[in-house]
Amino acid sequence: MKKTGHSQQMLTFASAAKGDATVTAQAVARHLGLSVSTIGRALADDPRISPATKTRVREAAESLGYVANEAARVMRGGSSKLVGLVLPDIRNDFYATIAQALSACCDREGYRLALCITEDDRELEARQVKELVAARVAGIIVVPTANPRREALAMLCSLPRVQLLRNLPALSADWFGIDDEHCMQAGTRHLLDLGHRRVAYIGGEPSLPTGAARVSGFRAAFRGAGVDPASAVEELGSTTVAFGAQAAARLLACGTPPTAIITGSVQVTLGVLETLHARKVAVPDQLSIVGFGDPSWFKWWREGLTTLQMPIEELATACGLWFLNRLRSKSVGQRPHASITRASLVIRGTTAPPAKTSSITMARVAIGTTKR
Amino acid sequence: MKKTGHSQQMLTFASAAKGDATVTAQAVARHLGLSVSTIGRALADDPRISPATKTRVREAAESLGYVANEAARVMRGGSSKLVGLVLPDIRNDFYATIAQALSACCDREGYRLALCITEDDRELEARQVKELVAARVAGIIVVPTANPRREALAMLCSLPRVQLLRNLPALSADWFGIDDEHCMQAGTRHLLDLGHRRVAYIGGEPSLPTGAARVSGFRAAFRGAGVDPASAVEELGSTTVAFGAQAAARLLACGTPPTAIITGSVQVTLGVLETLHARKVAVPDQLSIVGFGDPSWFKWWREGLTTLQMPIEELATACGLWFLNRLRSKSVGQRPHASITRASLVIRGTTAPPAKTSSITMARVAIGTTKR
DNA sequence: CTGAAAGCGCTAACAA
DNA sequence: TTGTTAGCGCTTTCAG
Repeated sequence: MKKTGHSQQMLTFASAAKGDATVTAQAVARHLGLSVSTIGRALADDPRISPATKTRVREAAESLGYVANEAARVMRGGSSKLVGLVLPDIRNDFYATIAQALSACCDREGYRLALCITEDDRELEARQVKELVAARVAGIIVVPTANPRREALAMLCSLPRVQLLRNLPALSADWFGIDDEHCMQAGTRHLLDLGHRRVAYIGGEPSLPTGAARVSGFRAAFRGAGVDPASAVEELGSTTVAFGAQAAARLLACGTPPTAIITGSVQVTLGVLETLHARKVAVPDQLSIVGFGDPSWFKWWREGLTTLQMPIEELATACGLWFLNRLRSKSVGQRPHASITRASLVIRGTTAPPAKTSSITMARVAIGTTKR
Repeated sequence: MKKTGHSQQMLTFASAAKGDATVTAQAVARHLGLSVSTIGRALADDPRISPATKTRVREAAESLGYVANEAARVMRGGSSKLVGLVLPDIRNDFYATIAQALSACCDREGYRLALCITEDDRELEARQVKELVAARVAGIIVVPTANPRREALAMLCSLPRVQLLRNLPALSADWFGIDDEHCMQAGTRHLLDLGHRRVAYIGGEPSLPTGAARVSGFRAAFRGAGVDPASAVEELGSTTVAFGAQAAARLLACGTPPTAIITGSVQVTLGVLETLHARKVAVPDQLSIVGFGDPSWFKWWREGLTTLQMPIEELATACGLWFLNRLRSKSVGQRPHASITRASLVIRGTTAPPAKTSSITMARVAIGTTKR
C-alpha cells in the first residue's frame, strides 16, 4: 500500500498510516479534514454529497486501505450479509453440489455462506444454530437432522429459513426437495418389471422425512404391481457408507439372498458398491442394483450403475434464488411454500432380469430405454 | 418457549416476551431487576458474581431466549469467531475433504467457517477476501489462485492467514502442502520403469505453484531414469474436468499417441477417465494411466486406478489445529512455517508394460508391490 | 452540501 | 457482590 504524500494532517498522531491498526471511517475523515458522516455518505453514494468530495473520499479510502466494519453496520440494526448453511456432510456429493450452487447464488447478491456441518448429530446442530443466531445471520438454509432439539427448532423458527431435501413440518419453513416417494417407487417398479421378487431396500431411517418417503415408495411399488410384499426386504439405518456396506454384507450372507437391491442414499449406495466389489458379486447376472443420486463416477461402476438421478444443482439454485429474494423483500408467505423437483430413473448396466437358478448364469440381457 | 410466571417486572413495557424483537442483555437485566453488567458477568462466569445470581441469570436468559450479539462483542475489539475458507471448488473431492476436516477443527474450538468459492477467478477471489476483511474474520485459510490481485494480497497479508496446497511466496504465509514434485516424479518413474517411453503428463498450468512443481517432477523422472525427454508429452491447462477430457482426446487422436498418461489434478483425472471410457480405450493393454488424488471411487474404475494418493484429511487437520492455535496465542513465527506431507503411489490395475505392437495385445501383466 | 450527536449491544474500568 | 458509564465504528436524524 503506497502511502499518499498529501500531508495535510500530519500533526494528528497515528493518522491511520500506522499500517496495522485497522483503518476506520474516522481515520479517513481526519486524513481529509472532513467529518465521519461525510465519509459514510460519500461511500454510500448519497446524492447530497458533491461529486468532487465523493471521488476525493473514495480515493483516500482506497489508498488508506479502508474496509467498512460490517459488525458496526450490523449493530446499527441492519442484518448481516451472512447466511447459515447447515448440512450433514460436505463430502457427500449431494451436499457439495448444493453448497457450490448456493455459494454462487449468494455471491451474486453479496451474501456469504457460513458452513456448518452437523454430521447428523442433533447436539452439534443445536450448537451450530445457536452460533449462527449469535452471529446475527440474515437467515439459514438447512438440511435438518431427523429430530432436532427443541431449542434448535425454536431458534430456527426465529429467523428467515428454508429447508432442503428433508421436510420437517415442525420447522414450518419453506421447503425445496425431490419427489422421494415417487422416484423410489419408479426404481423399485423397474426391478419388479424385470421379474425380481426378492428385492431389498437399503436406506436411511424412517425418522428422516426423506427416509420415510423413500421406504414408503418402495412398498407402494409392490402394492402397485400386485406383488406380495412378503418377498421384500428392508434394511434401514444411518445414511452412511459403513451402514450400506454392512447391510449389503448381511443380505448376501443370508440363506436366500435378494436378487436385486435398491438403495435410498448416496452414501449407502457407496457402501453397497464397496461390498459388492469386495465380494466379487456378478452384477447384474447374480444381483441387480439400482443406486441413488448420480455423482459422475456412477457411470463407471462396472458397466455403469442404473440409478435414480436428480437435478440437485438446479434444486439448490432455485432454493437459493428464492430464499435470497425472500430475505431482501421480507415477504413472508402465510403457508410454507413447498417445491418438489422430479427425479428420474437412469437405466445403465446394473439391472437385468433375475437369474433362473441361484448360481451365476450366462444370461446377460441388454436393456436400454433411457440408456445414457 | 414457555413464558415464566415470575411477574416481578410486568410493568416495564415490552419486557422481552414480545417474541420477535431480539432479546438483549438489557432486557434480561430489566426482567430480573439487575444491571446489564451483572448479566454479562454472570454469563461470562465471572468469579465476582454470587452463584445464586448466576443460576438466576442463566435460567432467565435461557427462558427468554437470549443469545449474545456477537457483532457487539466484535465491535468492542474482540476478534470474531469466523474463519474464512477460500478455495476454488467444493465439488472437488480434495477441497470437500479439506472443508470437512477444517470444519471439525473449527467447531471444536468454537470457530465457524465462512465458505468462499473462487472458481480460480482472481477477481472473485479479491471480492471474497475483501468481504471477509469487512466481516472482520479472525483469519483466513486459503488455497490461492495462481496470480491473486495486488489488493487481495495486501488484504490477506493484513490478517492471520495460512495457505493450503498451493504455496505463494508473495503471501508470506505459513503453508501446508504435499511433496508435489517428488510424488509426480515417483509416479512417472513407475511408468518409465515399466518400459514406457512416450509418456504424457496432463495437468495444471505452471503458473500455479503446484502445477509447476508437478510438471517439474515429471521432467525430473526422465532425467533420473536417463530417458530421453524428447518422448515426453506435456498438456498443461486449467485444472478442470473439461480440460482433462479434451487433452486426452487430443493425445489419442495424434499420429503417435502416448502409451501412458499421468495426471496432475483430481479434476483432470476425471476428465481423462471420461474420455478413455467414452472411447473404449483398453487400459492398461493399450494405454497405462496413473491418476492424481484418491477419492473412494478411483478403486472402481475398471480394475482399479493406479494413483498418487495423499492424506488430505490429515493435512487439513494439521493445518486447522496449527492455525487455530496460532490465532489464539497470537504467536507469529518470523519465517513462514512450511509443512510438507508425503504422497504415495498406489499401484492398482491401470498400469502395465507397454504393448509391443501399437495394436491391442493380449499381454496383461500383474504388478503388485503396494496393491490395495 | 456538510457537521454534530445519538445510539445499536456489549464489555471493562471505575465506583460504591 | 453489584451498579454506572464510556466507548467500539457505523448510520441516521437533526442542525446548520
